[in-house]
Amino acid sequence: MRSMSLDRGFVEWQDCHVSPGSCQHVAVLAIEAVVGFDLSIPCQVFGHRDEAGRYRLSVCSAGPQPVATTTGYAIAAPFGLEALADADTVVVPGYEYSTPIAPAIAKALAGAHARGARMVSICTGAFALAQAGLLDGRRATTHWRDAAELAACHPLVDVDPNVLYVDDGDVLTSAGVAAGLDLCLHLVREDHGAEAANEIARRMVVAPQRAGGQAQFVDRPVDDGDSSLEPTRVWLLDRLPERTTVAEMARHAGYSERSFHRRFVAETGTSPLRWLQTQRVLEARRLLQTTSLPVEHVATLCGFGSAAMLRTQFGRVTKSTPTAYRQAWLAA
DNA sequence: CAGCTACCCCGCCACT
DNA sequence: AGAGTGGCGGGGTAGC
Repeated sequence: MRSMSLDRGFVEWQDCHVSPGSCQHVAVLAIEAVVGFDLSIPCQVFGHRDEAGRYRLSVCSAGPQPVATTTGYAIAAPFGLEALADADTVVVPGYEYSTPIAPAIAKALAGAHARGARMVSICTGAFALAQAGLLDGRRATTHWRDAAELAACHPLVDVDPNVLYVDDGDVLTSAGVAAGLDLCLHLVREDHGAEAANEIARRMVVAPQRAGGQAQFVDRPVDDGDSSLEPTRVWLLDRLPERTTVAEMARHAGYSERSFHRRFVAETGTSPLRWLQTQRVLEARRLLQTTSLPVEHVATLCGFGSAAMLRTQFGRVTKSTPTAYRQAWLAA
């Protein structure tokens, strides 16, 4: 820890709340001209005092001097690059990437990954991971506005501009600003289960789960009052076990099937049935984690006609099987 | 795994 | 004219 006068209050706060033993070390790396909003996301998710038993957060930067943000203020990171050396997870928030990152930063990132750390980027933070060579041959995403540039600068990266985030195992990238929050909640869900992620989402007053595969573009803001299909989605979640047809959804929403479908895609980036199936899988994951119900029973409770259906859909969303998922979860 | 049916998805286009 | 709407058709997929 640096002995900077600025960080004294912060140090005391952290020292009080670090719990020994099982908690995971998350290092957030602020690169010069960091996006303040992006930086605050992992801090708010992992660094909140409620998470002290699960995560230990270190905000770090390459040099001792304050790091400028893109929004008119600077931040003083209490740690240096050495924090990456024992981090379990490294998060790189977005930054102004027109200046290449220092070789020392690239080396620290590559080193952390080689050591087995989980590498995460938010927004244009992907450019730092790419420059460190961590995205070569992998699928990744970034802010839609910068996706073409990422692909052009790093031809070996398979850039997908159409998703909120990409989970490629030990390397995870997310799209612009708010998608970083979805990814952070995804990490908590992986580490500590759906209940823990939902709890944090509640604390932050955001939607608990937006699956990574959904589109970055949302034609129509979801919060535009009375024309939103949100009530219909809530209605669907309330009756997840039922088999609801798109015609019934359209009736509930007060639209023709065709218009309902169009509006649904515009709001969520995915079609009604695909969205519903994804929600069913998410509920199945929650039940697999929090109960010991047989897979057959879980399938019924989530609205799948059979365990075989559950397996198919489960594989589509999570690239895993229900039993393997539960076992991996219990073993963790 | 094959075959069946019902339903979904979405381009097209006419209508408001 | 332009934007939103909704019926239609048929290839695709889910679900049994």
